[in-house]
Amino acid sequence: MSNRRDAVHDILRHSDGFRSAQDIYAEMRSDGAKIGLTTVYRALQALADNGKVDVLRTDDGEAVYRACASGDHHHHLVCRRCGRTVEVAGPAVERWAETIGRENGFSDITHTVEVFGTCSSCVAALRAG
Amino acid sequence: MSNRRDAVHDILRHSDGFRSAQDIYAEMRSDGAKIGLTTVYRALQALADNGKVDVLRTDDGEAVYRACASGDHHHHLVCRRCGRTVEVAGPAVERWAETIGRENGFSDITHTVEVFGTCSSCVAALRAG
DNA sequence: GGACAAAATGAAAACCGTTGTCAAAATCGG
DNA sequence: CCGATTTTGACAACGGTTTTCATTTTGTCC
Repeated sequence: MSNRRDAVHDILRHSDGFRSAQDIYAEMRSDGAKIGLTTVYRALQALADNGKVDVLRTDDGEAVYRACASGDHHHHLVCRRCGRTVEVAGPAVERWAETIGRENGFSDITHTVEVFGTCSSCVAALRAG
Repeated sequence: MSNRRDAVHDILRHSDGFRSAQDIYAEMRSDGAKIGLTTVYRALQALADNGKVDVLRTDDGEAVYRACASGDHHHHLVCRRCGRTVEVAGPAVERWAETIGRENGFSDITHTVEVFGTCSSCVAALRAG
């Protein structure tokens, strides 16, 4: 229904890693799009609610978004330098979380797992740099 | 050296789960302590820098702190209702993260893992309603 | 003790990402 | 077309955190 929402979604689909709302807004504006920051936030919220994009928080509390290929439960391997992100599955981790929870008498167990590293191109760039 | 820093550290050591800066500040004030919010923030920052407390971000971006028993690398099983937290080790997860990273050509691998659930007392409380 | 330098403190302002407000504009239904 | 509903976006408000800066406390050397 919403043209703007799709535009925001498009930006994310063409992006490799996680992007912030302000970041997306800046790109759209510099591309000549007429959109307000509020609308970007609303679009991202809606997309996140519908499970169309994944959200996570950076260390400094900023929310960042990514359109993930898989709708299923998965985790991320994120390059801490360029932001490039790979979706990874971890059945072993899922089981581990479940077990740890039960062993301690917890129910309704969920978990967050993110892996960070420096990707090979960034290692090369750093070596050259 | 700093009396205030120790006071903040004490609050955390007597707390079960993760606490926010404002939360700690409120408790100290209601206990009659003469301390400013700024100082609480500075104390927490210093404690985090020295590895005396663990920090993580809530879903809404607030920073929360906890004085952990173990200085070694560990993760947390947190009750999403009462905040009670258990420190858990996960050698399998450490290895998994490392492997996933290497397989994708990433180096310098780190990770964040948190497990959430509802603890047994909270399940009981909810049942009693 | 006293004096001076360095560090710690806290009230208030600044910051920054995010959310709410509300009137104007676009879209929908009939 | 016309009124009703939804979407939009400029702007203000919000809340957690950080900075500023003047004051107080602490440490040190005599």
